[in-house]
Amino acid sequence: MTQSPRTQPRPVRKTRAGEANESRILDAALGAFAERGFHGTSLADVASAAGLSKPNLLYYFRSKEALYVAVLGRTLEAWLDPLRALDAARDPREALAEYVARKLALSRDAPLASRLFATEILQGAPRLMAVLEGDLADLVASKTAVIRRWIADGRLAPVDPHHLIFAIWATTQHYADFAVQVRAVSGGDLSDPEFHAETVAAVTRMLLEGALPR
Amino acid sequence: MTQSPRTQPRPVRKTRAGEANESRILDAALGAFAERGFHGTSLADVASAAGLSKPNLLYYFRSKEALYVAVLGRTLEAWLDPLRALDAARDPREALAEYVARKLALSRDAPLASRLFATEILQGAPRLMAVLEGDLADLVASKTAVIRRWIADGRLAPVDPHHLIFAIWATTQHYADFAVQVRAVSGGDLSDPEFHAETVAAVTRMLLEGALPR
DNA sequence: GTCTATAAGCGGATAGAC
DNA sequence: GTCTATCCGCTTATAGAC
Repeated sequence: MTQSPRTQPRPVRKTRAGEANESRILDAALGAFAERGFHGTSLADVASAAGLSKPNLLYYFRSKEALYVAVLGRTLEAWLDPLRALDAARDPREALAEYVARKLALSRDAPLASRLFATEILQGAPRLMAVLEGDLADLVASKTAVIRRWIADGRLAPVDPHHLIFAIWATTQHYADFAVQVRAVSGGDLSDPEFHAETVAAVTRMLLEGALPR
Repeated sequence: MTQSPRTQPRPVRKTRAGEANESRILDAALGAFAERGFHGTSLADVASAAGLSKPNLLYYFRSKEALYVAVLGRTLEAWLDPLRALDAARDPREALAEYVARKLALSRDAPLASRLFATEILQGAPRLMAVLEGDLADLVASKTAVIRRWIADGRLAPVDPHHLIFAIWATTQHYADFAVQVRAVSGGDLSDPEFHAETVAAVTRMLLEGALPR
């Protein structure tokens, strides 16, 4: 499932130029929607950022809503990917550390996607509810089983699996979603390699070892 | 500083009825802005939710922007409060546990305020930047000193103070800001006392003790 | 203080030429 | 496929009576 369902048909792209346009539109739309939200973004913004006219944009996507859904759909897979990779067969310390590292890499490399999803979920996820209750819930259910197994084997402390996953999501996405606050308060930014490395180390350490002395 | 600066003067409230109206408007506006964002909210929405006409609303607040800033200002203190209460004199385990508990209580009792700030910061904090770089940065600086002292005394593991604070903010606010996702994935909601208690215990445990067996 | 009426402008979407 | 011109509804804000 690489595309979200579309309510209305839309021209199938045939030419190289058409595909390139569609891609440029989606990039421009991601930036606009992530920074100003659905209602704060006008089609004129997106069209000019993508370098074409408003009616031409609407030739590629039949409505603002359809464009928004397409942007969400395109970024969805990258969003779900790191959790899919959480590997039951590995040592929990390594597997969880790698999950944190992948999520933080995503916060650094795709902060706009993170903010887009954050905004959507903050507002009640009207267009993502089906995914949250479907694919995401299923995926999380399978991963909580992995965590429970680790706990049963004594390789992980008896932490609630759901809350562990929430804690990883929250701490890692924080650096993308609240980047301006992080910067205002600490001066750091994930785009700075040094700060990124410190963040990976600090977040991994806190989640795995905790803040109290051992 | 209980009010944010206002660019334009506005009628000073004199009567009981006037104050009550102003308060009802701010409540209605908080709900609307938190759920649909600044641009997704119309003054007609707010006016009808507050039980008065649109022009009458604009008698109390001279513009939509002024209303939005007033809502932000009114909720700001409650937002900063728990961190102010983080007490250097106490045992770090107890002080941090209480901070987590207070933040989670706020996520349960004032989720709309949490979502309002989250949306604002996500979009670059255009109207809060001064606070983030001023009061908040100062407050955080004083609290990182507390944490550093605890570490120097060997009462806390050598975690980076900024990242510890970010981790607490992220994990606690997650349950308000991403409540629909939490519910979709785990079925829980902070308004359920049992889930709230579990959450306090799980988050505190993870941050203090970590996920690995001790 | 509160209302009805209305001005003024923006933004999504379409018509239709090229 | 791409554009110019345009329609039309919605929204902020004001005028002015009560």
